[in-house]
Amino acid sequence: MKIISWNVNSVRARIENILQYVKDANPDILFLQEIKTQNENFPSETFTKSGYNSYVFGQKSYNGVAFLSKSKIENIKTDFIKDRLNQSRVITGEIMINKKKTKLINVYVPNGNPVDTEKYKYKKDWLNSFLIKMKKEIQLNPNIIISGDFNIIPEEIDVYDFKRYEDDALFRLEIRKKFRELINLGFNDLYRHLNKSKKEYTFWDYFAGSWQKNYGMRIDHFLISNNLLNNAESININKKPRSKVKPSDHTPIELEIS
DNA sequence: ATGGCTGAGCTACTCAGA
Repeated sequence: MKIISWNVNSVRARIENILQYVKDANPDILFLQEIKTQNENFPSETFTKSGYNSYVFGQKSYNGVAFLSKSKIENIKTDFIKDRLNQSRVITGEIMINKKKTKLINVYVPNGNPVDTEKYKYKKDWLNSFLIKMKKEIQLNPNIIISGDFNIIPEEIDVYDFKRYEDDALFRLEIRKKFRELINLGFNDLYRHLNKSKKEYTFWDYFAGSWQKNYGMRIDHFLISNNLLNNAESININKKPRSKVKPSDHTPIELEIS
């Protein structure tokens, strides 16, 4: 089974790129983040024609997450955590993976910049709420896949110049510690688990020629619970969509699991 | 390198992203 996660930076502005990518990559399930639209304006009919069901948690202008799936996803919920600002950042569901009932958690974690502002506090509080919920969740079900845009650079190796990001909300030590806490509940950052020293990124800024200079960062992740780790076969960061005309600033990460 | 570029909402310009 192929499960892919992609921050598309607007589903409507990106629709042609997304349709082409879905045709080429042929995922069973696609986790989308930053759809930037309300549910009623999500192009569900367009995806139906491509063979996908849509499960959408949108809002006007900003944020928003969704699943596209060839098969039905059960038990869809959008109230996984209480979001203090009522932003649409998490959608969850359940599927079967090799007879294991598996929870899918699609996340768009707050950015948090600039640091030492209300935005930064919101990110910290958000991550704390998410951690508390995950502690309970992993005890209810040992089979969990969390994926999406975490807005966290886990380690120095995961950004082109870590010194420039030491006081940035994506790389501050106290934020990276939250990511580490999450891993320590019983998860694996699958990309780093399978690639101990590889330097690859999932995001490049639009400006200053960041893409051309490979000034990127790895902030989109697949976290696989320990009980599912042996089911995971491969993970790939697919840079092609970032090289297209009118690209998202993020590129997809592709998981094979069975 | 606190700038640069892109999208939404709206029609002039702000907010947000990372």
